[in-house]
Amino acid sequence: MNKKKQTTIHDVAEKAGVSIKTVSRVINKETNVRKATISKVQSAIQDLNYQPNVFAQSLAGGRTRIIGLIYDNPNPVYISHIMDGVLSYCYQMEYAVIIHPCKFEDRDLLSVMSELIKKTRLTGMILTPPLSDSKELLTMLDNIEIPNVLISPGSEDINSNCVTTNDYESSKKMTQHMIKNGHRKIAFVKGHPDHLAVNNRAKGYIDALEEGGIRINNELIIQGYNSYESGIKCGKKLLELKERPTAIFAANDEMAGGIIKVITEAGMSIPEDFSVAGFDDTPITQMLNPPLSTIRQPLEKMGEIAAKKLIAQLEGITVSNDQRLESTLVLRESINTI
Amino acid sequence: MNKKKQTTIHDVAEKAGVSIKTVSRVINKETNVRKATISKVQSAIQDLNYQPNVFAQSLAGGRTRIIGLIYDNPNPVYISHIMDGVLSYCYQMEYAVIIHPCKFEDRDLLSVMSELIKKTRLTGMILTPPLSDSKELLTMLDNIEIPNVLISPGSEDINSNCVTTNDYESSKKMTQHMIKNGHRKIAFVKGHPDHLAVNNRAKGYIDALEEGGIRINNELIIQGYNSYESGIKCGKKLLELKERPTAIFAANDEMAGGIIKVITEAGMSIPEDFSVAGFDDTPITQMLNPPLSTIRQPLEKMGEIAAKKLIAQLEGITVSNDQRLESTLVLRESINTI
DNA sequence: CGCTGTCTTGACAGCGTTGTCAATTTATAA
DNA sequence: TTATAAATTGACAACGCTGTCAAGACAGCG
Repeated sequence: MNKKKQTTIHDVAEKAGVSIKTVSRVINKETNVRKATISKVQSAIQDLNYQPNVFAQSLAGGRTRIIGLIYDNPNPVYISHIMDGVLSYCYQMEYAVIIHPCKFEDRDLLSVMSELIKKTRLTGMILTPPLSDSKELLTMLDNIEIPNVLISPGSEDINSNCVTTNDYESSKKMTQHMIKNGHRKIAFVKGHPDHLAVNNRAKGYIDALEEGGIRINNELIIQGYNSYESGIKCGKKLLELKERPTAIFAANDEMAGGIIKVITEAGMSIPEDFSVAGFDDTPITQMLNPPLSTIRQPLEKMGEIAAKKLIAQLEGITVSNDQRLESTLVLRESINTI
Repeated sequence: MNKKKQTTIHDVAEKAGVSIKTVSRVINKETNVRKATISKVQSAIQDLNYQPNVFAQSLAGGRTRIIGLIYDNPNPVYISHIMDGVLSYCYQMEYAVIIHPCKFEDRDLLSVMSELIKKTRLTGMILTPPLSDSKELLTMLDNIEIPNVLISPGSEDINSNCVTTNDYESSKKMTQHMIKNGHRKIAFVKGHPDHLAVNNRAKGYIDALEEGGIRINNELIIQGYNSYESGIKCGKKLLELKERPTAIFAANDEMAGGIIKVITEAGMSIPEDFSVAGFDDTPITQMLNPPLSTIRQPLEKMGEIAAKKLIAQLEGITVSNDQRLESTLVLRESINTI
């Protein structure tokens, strides 16, 4: 099949005039190798354009340099940005990434996952929301000792590594922005109850109101389910209210899109009749009419940090946890001053 | 690191009362194994819940069951659907997929790719547009004997395996639909010139006009570059025309979005003043106002077929090429009768 | 200078498979 | 029935690397 023989560790060893074990030491950055030896070996590696055989490494060493990235996400844009960050860091670190879509709702989720792990022999996992909220899954991973990093879990557990942004602060800021623009009756459309992280968004909204001295009106807080259709339903509910809001803050862009649709169809316009804001800065936001104010998360960076934390865990390195990932307000024309 | 010993081929062999070689034969579906032996071995595999060690397999066998999926796509939705199809088929066939974003424009593309291949030892590749149009890349892959499958290449080469849909026919149908609705001055916004596949879309448009007995007006055919911004520019150009079109067909949804934006901002509306159609059925299309008529490609299926063809090539199986993948018109409210 | 302890290096046995080739069993033909 | 061909099985050596352990080199000390 593959006739052309690869250059092996033996070739390098011979060229450098050392034993294969020493070459192995250099490759794996083990300690106790003389500086001079290291450079001899390294130049031999360079000269021969040698690339260790990962299969042999895994077989002999018992550890695999493969991690999994699993998701169940109706929003390909979200996942694809996360993925970009994960992939680029992992490629650089010479880790392979197994990407695996799955279903949060699936009753067999656990067995699907353990089969995946067994089949692919991955040694670590990155979980995206809402999977990062599955207690059972996390327990299982801990039981079979698969290190993992959670992206935007609902609650930051003590013993889990996770990557989050300041959803709370940015939602608060967005709400404050609305208040600053004269809005007092601000509605909030909550995200899917399974996605715990989204709760922080509601909390930011509430705290902003309270700090602004505005009474919380529970009629103005409604439960959405993340989809465009859900946004349409919620929009209709809001329009039916006796006392309508002047501004609507939706926990994601899709729902904001649905709300805009309903408002427009009812013959009203944005931002004249209603101010609207979303969350996520998906590509649609700029194409909506008017362009939607929203919040952008540093998704690619989040993916990168997740990978970095996971690999650090796998290699037993401790990594500083201080990195603060900031979401940013993207203010466009959908918010009016009244 | 990983203390718990895995069940190996030896365990299976012992349990089934045969040699490891025979187990290996069963696993690899080799010929010349007695039926009875096969089932003995298979039930031993079942009982022990045995999973062959892919690293040992790759090391001993020299072939790797890893394929690459590479892309350079500004549209995450497109890629993610393709990916879903590829991943699910490959998982089922026990192939690993290395997903790798890269830059079509990159002058080092070739070396980046060969490094990727060498590092990951993948044995086959799926190329998405516009990478599937890179002659140099294809030549390189052929030289180093990496089987490949192209998704929607501009021109179907004789000796390349590829997966396409009927872009031509569906564009023609969309144009015919516009003609049927009374439109005579129909503009077409072409896609990025690097994406050859998109040319077929223009061809479908032209042929529909000709067959409809409508003179081709080159003023109405303008060059876009796939982005929303490009759509805005093209939209402006079209509005400046002395003789404006009544319908505009854009080679993708983003550009259609830009066009809609320009029209709306100019105080006109859709479909009253202009009918508009896009291509791709990205999620934005239903959120636009009005919802955009567009064309949906069976992307997931395309990914699946691509994987199937590639794996067939790798395993030396011939696969029937007759599968016809049909794009479908998605008619929404953006096209008017005049 | 010799002794001890620490660095540095290497020999060699696996890791769990598949490939090769030879041995054994079974089918086929005479 | 026997000879021969074909089908079926197994023994064993790779595959390219890391882990283990022991040997050699070297420094520091009295």
